[in-house]
Amino acid sequence: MSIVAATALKIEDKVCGYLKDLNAPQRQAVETLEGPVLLLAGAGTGKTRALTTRIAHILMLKKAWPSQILAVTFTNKASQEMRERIAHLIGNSTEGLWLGTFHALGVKILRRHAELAGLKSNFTILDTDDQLRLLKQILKADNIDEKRWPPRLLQSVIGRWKDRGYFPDKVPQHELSQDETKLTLGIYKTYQERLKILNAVDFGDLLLHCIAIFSSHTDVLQQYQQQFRYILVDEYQDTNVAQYIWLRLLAMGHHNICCVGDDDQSIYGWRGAEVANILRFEKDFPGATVIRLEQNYRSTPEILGVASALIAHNRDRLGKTLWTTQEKGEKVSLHGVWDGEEEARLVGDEVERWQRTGESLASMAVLVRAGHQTREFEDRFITLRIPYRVIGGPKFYERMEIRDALAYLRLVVQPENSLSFERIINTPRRGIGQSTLQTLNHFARVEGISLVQATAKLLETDELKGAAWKALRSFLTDLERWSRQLQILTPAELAGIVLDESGYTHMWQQDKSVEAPGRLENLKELVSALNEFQSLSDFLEHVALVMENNAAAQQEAVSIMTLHSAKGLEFNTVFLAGWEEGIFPNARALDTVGREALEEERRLAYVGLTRARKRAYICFAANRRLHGAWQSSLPSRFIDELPEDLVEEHTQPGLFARRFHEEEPQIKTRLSSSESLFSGFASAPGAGSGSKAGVASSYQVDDSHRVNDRVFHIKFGYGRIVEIMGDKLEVDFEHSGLKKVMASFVGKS
DNA sequence: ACTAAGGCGCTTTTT
DNA sequence: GCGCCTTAGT
Repeated sequence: MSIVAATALKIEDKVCGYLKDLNAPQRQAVETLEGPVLLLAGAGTGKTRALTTRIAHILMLKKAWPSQILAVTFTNKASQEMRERIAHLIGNSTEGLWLGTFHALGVKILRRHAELAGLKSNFTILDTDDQLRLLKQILKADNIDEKRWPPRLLQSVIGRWKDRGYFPDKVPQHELSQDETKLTLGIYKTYQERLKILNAVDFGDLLLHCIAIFSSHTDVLQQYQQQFRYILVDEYQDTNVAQYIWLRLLAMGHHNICCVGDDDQSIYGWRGAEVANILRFEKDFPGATVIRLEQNYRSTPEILGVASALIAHNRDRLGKTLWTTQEKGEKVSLHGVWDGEEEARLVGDEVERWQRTGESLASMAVLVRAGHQTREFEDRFITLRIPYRVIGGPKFYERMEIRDALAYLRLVVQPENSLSFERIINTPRRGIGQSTLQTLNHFARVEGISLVQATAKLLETDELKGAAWKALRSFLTDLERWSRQLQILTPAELAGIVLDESGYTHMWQQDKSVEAPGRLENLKELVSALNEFQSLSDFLEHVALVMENNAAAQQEAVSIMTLHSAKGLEFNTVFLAGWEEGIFPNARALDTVGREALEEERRLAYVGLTRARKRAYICFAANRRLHGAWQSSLPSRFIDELPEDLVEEHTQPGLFARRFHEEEPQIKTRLSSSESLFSGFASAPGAGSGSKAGVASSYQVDDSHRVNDRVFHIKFGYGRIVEIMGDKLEVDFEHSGLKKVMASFVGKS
């Protein structure tokens, strides 16, 4: 004991710097090294600091070697940031540390034991595009109607099964009550078989194969259990069941698992995240220490007060009370406006106003519920010449030209990669159409060989006709030549040659569209990125998992993004737009039975609010054009949940008779006297411009609707008109069934 | 095999 | 209102 204390003291001399900077619970989180720890860290309470310091502390105390620490994050960005901060803390490189995303760490383990999963260790990782192509292939081969079995739906069902840790043989009976799900399971089985043949895995497989190996080969599991003396997990509220099982298996050795999370920021339920994982932690890991980080270093008391009041409407919370020592600041600013255009105008004006007072554009952000809402703000910012950037658009590696280029390179490295072959065999056009491809596919499947092999064999027969034969032969010759150059040339050189000789670069040079120059630019960027890699396969390995977002980071620009992509970020000024029933909370969430979906929306609102350091704006509009049609909307129920004393309302008088929303029976009666809702309609600013005439006309008997028209209602979603009764409609909604609604609340689809 | 026109559907995102 | 995907026509 005394020796331990002595060592600790000695080390303390060196490290006291980083411990001194922590508050009491943070320090407890860093120093409670033995046994399970749940760190409930509210927004802006310094959880990353606690986590990184904890790792540094373990290393400084020599409790473990870097290779004995497993630290898991969700995104590459997060793991990169952690790596940098740890390196900074310990003043040393973080080499050997098992720090990465679930998937990256899964790959690392799986490559070592691939054969136990029936794979070769050079297996490829499919992206969602490849997955979809593979599923379509299976449907076609089995003659299954794509209309009845939409590939995207299958993809998501299979994905959800994988999230919960089910390989085809593990899908529980109660999930298969209907014939439909049984057929889906059949497709799932075929899909897995095809993956094995292709020596490929999808993202879900990376963990599932690990789990399967751990379960059937206890020696392998034990090896890892012994190795990882300390396990740390970031964003634990976002883990799905598969990730949870994976973690639990690994943690059973030393039980030193530290999970950091915030149940109030769980916003990924729809992609399989289980808040239950964090709610259950103490049961799963008996003897767990629960530490709460509640001191917020980010926001004003007003912002925290509003956010806390809002999230208090959720049940099933572990419960935290955020507090701050910051001085009073501005109240949250609430703006009801006429329509979406005016909302954008307001935000634009406020951005300029704050800019004049010296705020940088980069410290401001517009947060919206869904991607399409960014458009109105972009338009406005362009008009005002305010630099902006939309975060979360299509990423570098998701662009068509990059995927095509990668498919070429993959094919050079692994000629058996049939999905890549299929992707680029007719890009650029080589006269290889559906029928030729079908012949090749059929032959390959019957023979159990790859498409390249099948092509080679068929070239020796008379199966292929003139043009196709020629094109395929020349393609195979090219491919062989490129493969031979693999050893001789650098990856960048080879990539340049492949893209040129295949005619791919030429194809875009010929292309007259506006995107073409940008695409060529991207291809150049890809080739130059290759310079940093020893071999092409190294690069492909890297790119499969760590395809970083190389968005040219403009310095001075307002950010526009969805609430989801805002998680983890912070800004001085935050504009929360579109707080209307049906938009936020979303129509789909309102449609879903049970309170879970709505509570996730509310958590999203909480995430949005807590991004703000100095001030937050909340905006809502009375009218909005959605899917091309104008419709009226009601203020979000979340607005009713804001504490009045911390909010300053700037809604134009008369625009909304009052903030309200009630259940639909009341809506119906109330709206039959629609004037009361928009008493200020005639004089409302912006009403003059003719583009909004559609709203005005909807107060009269609206003859624009026809029985059987497909319509969209902001609250009930999509449906078909059954009957028209003056200014009211009876609509059969896809999810909610028959409802009587006001014509003015319905948009044509 | 390619192109042009019509239909449909439409949250959120990472790996 | 828009983009994607399927289909029909040449």
